[in-house]
Amino acid sequence: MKLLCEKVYNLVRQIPRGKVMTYGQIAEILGEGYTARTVGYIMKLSPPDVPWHRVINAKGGCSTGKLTIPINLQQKLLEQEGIQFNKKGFCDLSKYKWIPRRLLPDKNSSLPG
DNA sequence: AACTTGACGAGGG
DNA sequence: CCCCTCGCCAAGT
Repeated sequence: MKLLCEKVYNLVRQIPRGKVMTYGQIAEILGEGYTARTVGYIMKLSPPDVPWHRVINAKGGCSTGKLTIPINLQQKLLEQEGIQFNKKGFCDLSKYKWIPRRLLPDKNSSLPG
């Protein structure tokens, strides 16, 4: 269902540079019958217009499953945006996980220190 | 229609 | 922290 994809693509395109989102969060935001699995599935269908590389798993790492794409590619793309990864291949979601304005409270949201 | 797979997530040992 | 299991929805066979 491409219409389902557009909801995901439309949201992923909102992700600013230097930030990332998780499959579960995207699914959580869209809600209407989406799950992390479904989002991930749709991500692999994402057109070049979609910054798919800004979508990672809840562990802050690039799963990319089975060498569907060159490993390091997603991680490198994110590093080029200023995101720092551990030697284990994980980034701090509490610092890089982006949240859509529409979900933010009236005031600026403060991250848990 | 039923079974199996998949770029995921949360819980238990 | 690492490994395994169950749940979720969609697509392919």
